Amino acid sequence: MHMSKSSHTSQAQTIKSLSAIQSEVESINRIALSVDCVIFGFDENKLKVLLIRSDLKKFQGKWSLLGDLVDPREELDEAASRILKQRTGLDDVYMEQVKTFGSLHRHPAGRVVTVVYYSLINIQNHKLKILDNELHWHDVSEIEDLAFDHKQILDCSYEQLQRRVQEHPLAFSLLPKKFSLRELQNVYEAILNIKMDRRNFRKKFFAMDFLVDIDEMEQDVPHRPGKLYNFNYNKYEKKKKKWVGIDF
Amino acid sequence: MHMSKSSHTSQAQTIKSLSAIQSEVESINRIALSVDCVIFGFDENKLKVLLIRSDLKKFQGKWSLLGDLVDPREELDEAASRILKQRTGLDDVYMEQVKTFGSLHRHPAGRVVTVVYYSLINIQNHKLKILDNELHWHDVSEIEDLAFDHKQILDCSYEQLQRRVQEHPLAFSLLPKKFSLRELQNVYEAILNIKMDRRNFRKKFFAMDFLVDIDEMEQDVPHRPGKLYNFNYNKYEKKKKKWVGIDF
DNA sequence: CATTTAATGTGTAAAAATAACACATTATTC
DNA sequence: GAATAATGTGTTATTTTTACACATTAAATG
Repeated sequence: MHMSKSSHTSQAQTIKSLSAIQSEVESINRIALSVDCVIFGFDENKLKVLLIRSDLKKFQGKWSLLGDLVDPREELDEAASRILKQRTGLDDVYMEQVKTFGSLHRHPAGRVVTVVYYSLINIQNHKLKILDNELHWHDVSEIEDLAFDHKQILDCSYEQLQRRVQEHPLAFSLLPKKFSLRELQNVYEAILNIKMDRRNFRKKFFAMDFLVDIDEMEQDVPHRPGKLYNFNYNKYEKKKKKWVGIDF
Repeated sequence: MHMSKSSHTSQAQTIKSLSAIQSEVESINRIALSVDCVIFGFDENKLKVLLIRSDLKKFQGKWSLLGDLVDPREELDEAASRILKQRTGLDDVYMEQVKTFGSLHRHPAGRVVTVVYYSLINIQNHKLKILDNELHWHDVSEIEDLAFDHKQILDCSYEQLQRRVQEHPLAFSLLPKKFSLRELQNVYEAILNIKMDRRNFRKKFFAMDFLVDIDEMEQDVPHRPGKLYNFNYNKYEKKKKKWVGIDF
């Protein structure tokens, strides 16, 4: 940022000392900053999001995203990780900043600007840990209304997920380390809300060569078991787009 | 945001009154919030960005993005518009939020979290207005170093522009209302830093039918003049992607 | 143990999109 | 009026995407 509040109308600028800037920063009203996490999971062939019962009277009965105020001595990413860790017990989760929401009246307690992250976790691993009564996994497709502007935030995050999952191998983060191709396809179908052709899907993924056949089969399925695979992140390298997919 | 700072360790949550939350917001240290604008333009067949000489001693001689602190009573988008208006005299410019940067030590004056926007303007229209000596249009490709973390911010914004311009008709915002197809192609080539085949390019844009032939020709060009077109935003509607372009 | 069930696993051909490529035309400049 | 420097245009080859059907396998059932 170029601090110009006091000088942007005068053509002749002076070089400021750091302390001058500092007092400028001090003197301006600061703003409460929060981080909200849109935590996506995948279960029962559906895309889920982890919500908490709102603790605000105004939104009693409504669900909300998981968030917290950012400590001034804390990185934004760290704040997001902290919230995730507190709620799910998980470190080391795929996470991406989505957008910052700052409408004047989005929070009844006053101006609170919130930086939104989404993260993708494998529900299977963590089912046991989420005992908190106030937390619940909701079907993304069935959410109609949330506290604050959280429905809007969820919609925005979901759209970003839909875009990103088509360009990057994120879907694996929603699955256990070992997964069948059918499970992988289910993830895509759930996120993108479409049906895909099984043969074309398999062809596509085998063509990229980062699926590792681990020579194991599904267990305890009531039908012919499928092969299990790992995703090998090492083999993954972003392809350069040829020229331009102008494709509005 | 779900305010949980004081309660996230206790399983039993209580519904809080608004005033309880308010005091929570009050009591927490707030953070200085700024908006930075990455203002792109197009001139001399090159993608340009508008920079200002840093007014910080620490960064003397370096250039920086245009930004300002956000007033607590001001919307984020409005802050971005305000900065743009102050510097370029322009309202009503294409603008998009990019990302929020909040590294602890990104600003020497203390913690300043900044929400970044990029905008696309048509330089031709505004050349006259930018008289400010401290402002200059730089070739994006030639920028090596900026004040603060602004190089990183610029890189991130530029990458977002490259992605977005392939999926949405943004490029028109960098051109005058009347433009030739060659100019349009030049914009794409500059942004994406590639050469394209003229015939295929034209084919692609005529296939989408939002180019309006206004039956005028270029003037004052030292060669055969090309036809001029308008872009018709009304005719533009985002195509639904068929299924999924899984294309990592 | 034979049958049913519900999935997995596999290849080819048609259609669509993309990429490569050359020459006649036009206004300007000299 | 000759040279210049660009515009404007169509076809073919290649690649990518889509559509589509049947044999196989393990588990469950009676």
